Amino acid sequence: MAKTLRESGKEMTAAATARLRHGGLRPTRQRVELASLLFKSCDLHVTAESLHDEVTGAGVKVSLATVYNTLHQFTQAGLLRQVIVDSSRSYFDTNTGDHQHFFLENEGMLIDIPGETIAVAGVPAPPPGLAVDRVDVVVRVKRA
Amino acid sequence: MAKTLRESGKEMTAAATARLRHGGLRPTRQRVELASLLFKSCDLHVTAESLHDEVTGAGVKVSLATVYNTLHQFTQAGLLRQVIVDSSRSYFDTNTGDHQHFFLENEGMLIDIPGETIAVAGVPAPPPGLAVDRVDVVVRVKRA
DNA sequence: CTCATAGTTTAGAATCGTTCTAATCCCGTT
DNA sequence: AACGGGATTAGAACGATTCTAAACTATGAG
Repeated sequence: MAKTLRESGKEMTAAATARLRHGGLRPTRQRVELASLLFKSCDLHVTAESLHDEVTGAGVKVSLATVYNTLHQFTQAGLLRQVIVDSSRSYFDTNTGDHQHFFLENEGMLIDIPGETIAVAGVPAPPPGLAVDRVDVVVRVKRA
Repeated sequence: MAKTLRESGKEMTAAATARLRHGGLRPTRQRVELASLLFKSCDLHVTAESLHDEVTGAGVKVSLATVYNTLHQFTQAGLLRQVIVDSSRSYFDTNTGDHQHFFLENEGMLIDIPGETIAVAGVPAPPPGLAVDRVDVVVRVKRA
């Protein structure tokens, strides 16, 4: 029924707004709409372009510049995590917890690997004056 | 003495030429000069720009386009390995063996971690139809 | 409720690394 | 020395991203 739809839409909006406020970001129309799309499902991987296409396809009007701004702001607020697997595109992951990735080189697609799955041992101490920020593991896979 | 220098230069050129021939690449002036520079020392990390600057600074005339072409050809020939740690630049590593990297995010600099140092366990089977190409570990470090 | 203000959005220009194009050059063979 | 095909090059083109400056809007004060 229409009511249920409308209500779930409102809940999403409310949730998105709360998330934004928590991250210190003003809940503008654009940010709320992008957040709703992004956090609707878990483990979503987007590029600026793909997110812009998706949001535009949903009939929402947001400029590409705003998508870029928003992705960076969300990342800084800890709502997203940037994944570096391709030297020409930036990917953003809605899963900000400890986990790793498969990267399908043929398709330019990411698949999450849960955090406990892979164990990395023997990481040496970083050079003096530096601290480990993160240990990224990327399992690059190709057509067999 | 001048003789020693000249001789070592010749040796480098000869070594570079052999390396190129082995990789199925015609030893042109530019390729030999780039190879000499790259394989003079071990564990060198360059970007197209940095290599172009270095070779130009050494008084050698090579176009940026050729540096790009050469880096890709060397990579395809197995003489170099491309390292993806930054979404805006490509790095190339003269160490093509099994090893990992520290990436100093503040400086945009790479440091090799020998292959045996880090152990990665529990890499799951890739999705059907795909094969693991490589498992990359990047230890991202920042100013403490 | 209205206003002022500071933060946001936007179109379009600009930038950056990289690739492409088409003309010229040169390595290896004849 | 001449030839033929790969290699090099300058400059244009490209795609992703960032910048700019003007228009807009959320928010708190009055």
